[in-house]
Amino acid sequence: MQYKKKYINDKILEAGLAEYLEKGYRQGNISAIAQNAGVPVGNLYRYFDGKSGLLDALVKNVYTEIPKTVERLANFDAQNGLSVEGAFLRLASSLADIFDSSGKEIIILVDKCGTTRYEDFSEKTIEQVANLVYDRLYNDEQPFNRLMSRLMARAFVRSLFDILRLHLPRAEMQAMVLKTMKFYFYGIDARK
Amino acid sequence: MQYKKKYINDKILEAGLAEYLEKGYRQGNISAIAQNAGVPVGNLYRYFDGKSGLLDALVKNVYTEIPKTVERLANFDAQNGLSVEGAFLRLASSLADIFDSSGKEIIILVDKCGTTRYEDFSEKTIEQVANLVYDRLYNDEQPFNRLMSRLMARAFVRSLFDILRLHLPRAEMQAMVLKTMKFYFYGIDARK
Amino acid sequence: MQYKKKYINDKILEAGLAEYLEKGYRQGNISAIAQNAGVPVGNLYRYFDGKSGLLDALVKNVYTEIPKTVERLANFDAQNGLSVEGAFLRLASSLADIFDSSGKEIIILVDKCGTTRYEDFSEKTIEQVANLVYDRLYNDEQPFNRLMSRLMARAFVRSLFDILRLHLPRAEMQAMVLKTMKFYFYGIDARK
Amino acid sequence: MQYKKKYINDKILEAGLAEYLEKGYRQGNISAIAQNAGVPVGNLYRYFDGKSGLLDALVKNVYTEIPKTVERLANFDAQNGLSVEGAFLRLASSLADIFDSSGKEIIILVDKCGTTRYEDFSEKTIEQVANLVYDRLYNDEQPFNRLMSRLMARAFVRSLFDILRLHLPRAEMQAMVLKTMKFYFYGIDARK
DNA sequence: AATGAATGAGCGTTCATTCAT
DNA sequence: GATGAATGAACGCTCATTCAT
Repeated sequence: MQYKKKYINDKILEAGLAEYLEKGYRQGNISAIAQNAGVPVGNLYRYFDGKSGLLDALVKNVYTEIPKTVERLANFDAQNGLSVEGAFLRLASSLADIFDSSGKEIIILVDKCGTTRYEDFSEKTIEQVANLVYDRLYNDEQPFNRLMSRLMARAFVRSLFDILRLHLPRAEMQAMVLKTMKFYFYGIDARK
Repeated sequence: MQYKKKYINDKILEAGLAEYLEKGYRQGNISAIAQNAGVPVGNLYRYFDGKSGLLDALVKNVYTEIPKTVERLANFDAQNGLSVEGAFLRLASSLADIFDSSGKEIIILVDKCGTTRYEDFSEKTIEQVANLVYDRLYNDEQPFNRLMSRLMARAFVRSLFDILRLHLPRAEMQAMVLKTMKFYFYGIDARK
Repeated sequence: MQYKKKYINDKILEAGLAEYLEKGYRQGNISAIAQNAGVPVGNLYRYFDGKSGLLDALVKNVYTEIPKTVERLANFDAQNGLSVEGAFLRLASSLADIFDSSGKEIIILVDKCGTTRYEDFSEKTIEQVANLVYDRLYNDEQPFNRLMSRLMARAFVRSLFDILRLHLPRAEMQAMVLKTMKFYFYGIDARK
Repeated sequence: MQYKKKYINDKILEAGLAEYLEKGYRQGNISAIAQNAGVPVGNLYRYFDGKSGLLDALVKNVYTEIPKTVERLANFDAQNGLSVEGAFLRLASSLADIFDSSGKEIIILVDKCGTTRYEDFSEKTIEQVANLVYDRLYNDEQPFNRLMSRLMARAFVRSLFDILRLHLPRAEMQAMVLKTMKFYFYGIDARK
C-alpha cells in the first residue's frame, strides 16, 4: 500500500465509474475496467479490493455523506430565518453542487447497485426526506399525513434522480431542481 | 399418452417470477429456477424457450397490454362525461386491478430487465402518459408545458411503480393510487 | 417385439437413412429422426436399440454383405471363362445393381461413420480389392507389386465411391463404372 | 512481467491437433484438449479463440496456402522446359515436403472438418487439379474430356490424401507420390 | 403397445480472482 | 511493485435415453 500512485488510483476509479454506469455493477467487467484504465488486472487488485472494493471506493463516501448533507441542509434552513423563497433557492443551489460533483456516483447508487449492500440507498433517502417533510409541514402524529409525507418525498426524490439522469449543465440542473421543488411544495397547504 | 402438465408450467413460471424478481433477469439462474420449480433443467427447456423465453412468457403480455390499457382508460374518461372525481376513482380502481393481477410482472419490467428487449418499458410508459397529460391539460404547443407534462408524468408514473413495490393489499393500493393522482393533478391550474 | 409394425419400422429406417446421410452419425439427431418418421421417440426405442442400434439396422447388412459379394463376383469371373471385356461388363452391371439398391447405405458407411465400429469399411474393402488385383495380375510375391496393387485398388475403390456420390441413374452409373474400370485396368501390363 | 508462453501455445496446438485428428472437429472436446495440454480451460481461451479459433490456428494457413502452392508448382513446370520425368520428380518432392510438414493438418481438412467453413477443401482442390489436368492434357472444349479430367483429378487427389493417411516417412511417401503420378498420367495419350 | 414428458450428464464458454515471474 | 497469465467454478443449453401414463 506504500507506493500506490495517485494517478493510477484515479484512472481506475474513472474507468470503474464509467463501466458501472454503463453496464451496472453486476454486468460490469473487471478486466474491461483495468483495460480502460490502462492498468493490468493484477495491479487493480493491489489498489482496490476487487470488484466490490472498487464499488465501495466509488460510492461508499457518497452513500454515507448524502444523508449527513441532507440533514445539514435541513438544519441550516431551520436555524436561519430564511424566507421560503430563499430557502428553496439555497437548497436548489446546494443540490446542484452535489449533483455536479457526485452525480454519476449517485446514479450508480440509485440505478446500478441492484443486489449489493447499497441497494437500500433510494429507500433510505426517501425515508429521510419523508421525515423532514413530515416534521416541517405536519408534525401532528396523524398517520394520514405521515403517509402523505412519504408519498411526496418519494415522488420528489425520484424526480431529483430523474433530473440527474438528464446530464444537464449545472445552471440548467439548478433551474430544474428549483422548478421541481416548487411543483411539489408550493401551495402545499391548499393541497393537504 | 403423456402431456405437458399445467402444474409444471405454473411451477416454472412461479419459480421464474420469484428468481427474476429477486435477482433480476441477468443475475437470475436458470438452474436455480428449475431446482425451485422441482424440475430438471432439461425439462424446463421443453416448457419454455430458455432463459429469455421464460422472461417472455412472464412479461411479454403485460409489456404489450399496458399501453393499450392506458389508452383505453384515457379514452373512456374522455368519452363518458364523468366528473373529474369520478374519472379519478375509476382510474384508480382500474390501476389497482392491474397492479393486483400483474404487479410482480410490472416490477420485473420496470426494475429487472436491464439489458433486455424490455428495457424501454418505463420510458415508453412515461412518454405515453406525458402525451396524455399534455393533451388534456395544455394542448397549446408551448414547449415549456410540454416539459412540465413530461416532468409530471415521469414523477407520477414513478410514484405508481413505487406504490407497486410496497406490496400492499388491493384496497390500500387503490387508496394510495387515488391519493397520488389527486396530489399530482388536483388544482393543476393554480400550479401551472 | 411381438406387435411391431412393418410400416413404422420402415418409416424410421427411411428417416434414419436421410438423417445420417445429411448430418452424419454423430451429428444426427434421434429426436429429429423420430419426428421425420412421424413416430414418438419412445416408440423408436421399441423398434430399434437407440441411435447406434438404428445405425446397425441401416448398415450392418451391407457392411457384412459387400465383402461376400465382392468375393462372389471375383470367383464367378474366374470360374467362367469370360473374356476380359465380358467380365468387365458383368462386373459393372453387378456393381450398378448394388449401388442402386444400397448406395445410400454405402455412402453412410464410407463417409458418415467417423468414430463408429464401421469406420474401417473403406480400408477393409480396399484391402480386399487389393488382394484380388494382386492375385489376378501379379501373384508373384514381389513386394513392389503388392504395393502397386494396393495403390490401384485404393484409387479404383475410391473412384467407385465417388461415382456413388454423384447420385446418377442406374444406366449412367453403370457406364461410369465401366469407364472407370477400363481406366484403371486396361493395358495394365504396359503400365506395370 | 509475464508473457504468453510458446510452450503452452504449442502444447495446446499439439493437443488440439491430436483431438481433432482422432475425434474430428465436432466430436472434439475442448476440455479434453485443455486437459491433455495440461492447461485449465480458461487459459486455453486466452491463447485461442475457443473451439473454432483453435481449428483456425491449426488449419487456416494450410487451407489458404495449398491452392497457391499447387498453382505455383504447376506454373513452374510450365515455364521451365523440364522433361516430364523431371517435372514429376520435382512435383513429388514438393508434395512430400508439404505432406511432411502439414500432413496432419491436411488430413483434418480433408476428413474432419465436416460442418465447418473448411468443408469445401477437398472439392476445391480436386476442381483446381482437374482444371490443370484439362489445360495440360486436352484443352479442346470437348465435354467428355472435361469429365475425364475431373475423374482423373478426383481419383488422383484422393490417392494423394490416402498416401497421407499411411503416415509413412518422407522418403517412402515421396516414392509413393511419384508412383501414383506415373500411374495416373503416364501413357495418358494411349488411354485417352 | 404407444406416447412424449422427464432426466441429468455433458458441452463450450466466461470471468473474478490468484499467483508466478 | 508491476504484470498478465493461470485458475476453475459456474453459467445457459443440448440431447440420447428412460419412464410414467
